[in-house]
Amino acid sequence: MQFWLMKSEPSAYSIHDLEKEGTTGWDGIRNYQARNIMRDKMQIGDLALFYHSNARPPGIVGLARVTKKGIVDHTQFDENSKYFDPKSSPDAPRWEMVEIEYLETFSKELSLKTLKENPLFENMMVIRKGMRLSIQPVEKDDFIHVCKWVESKLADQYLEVSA
DNA sequence: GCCAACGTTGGC
DNA sequence: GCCAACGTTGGC
Repeated sequence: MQFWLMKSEPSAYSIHDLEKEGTTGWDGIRNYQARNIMRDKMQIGDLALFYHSNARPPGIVGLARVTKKGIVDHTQFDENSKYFDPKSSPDAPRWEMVEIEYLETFSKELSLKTLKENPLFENMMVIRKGMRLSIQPVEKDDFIHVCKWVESKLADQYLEVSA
């Protein structure tokens, strides 16, 4: 099992939207590095920290799990979508995505400020200057640190399954 | 809304 | 294949 951090602007799609929907295709990713992670690295059952970017405050707010992979992101063909990509074609889709499932909204939000201040999180990619990759790998130890800090109610049982 | 830090594009 | 120009991200 692997661990990830996935960023979303809450004004576009928040953890509460995911809670309402249950599952969602992680569409709109137009960065090759992030796409490659979804395409080549993520596996069904992987756990992801849900991060609110461009928020007040920005930070980790919840937990999700990868439920499907290898899905074509159809917004790339939709001329009315802000994610439309004129260079992609249905024959050779450029953008693919995973589907994630809602697991939990943490009762405590772990803000970026705290992530930066607490040495427990000093190894995490998200606090690095200039880091804007919207899907990032997270080390298992760091994942556990985060889940403990936010007093996650569900992380333990999913970690047990993988052990 | 600003703007620094990145990533992508396209001319050459 | 370089790199300037442009576009985007995302904290502040």
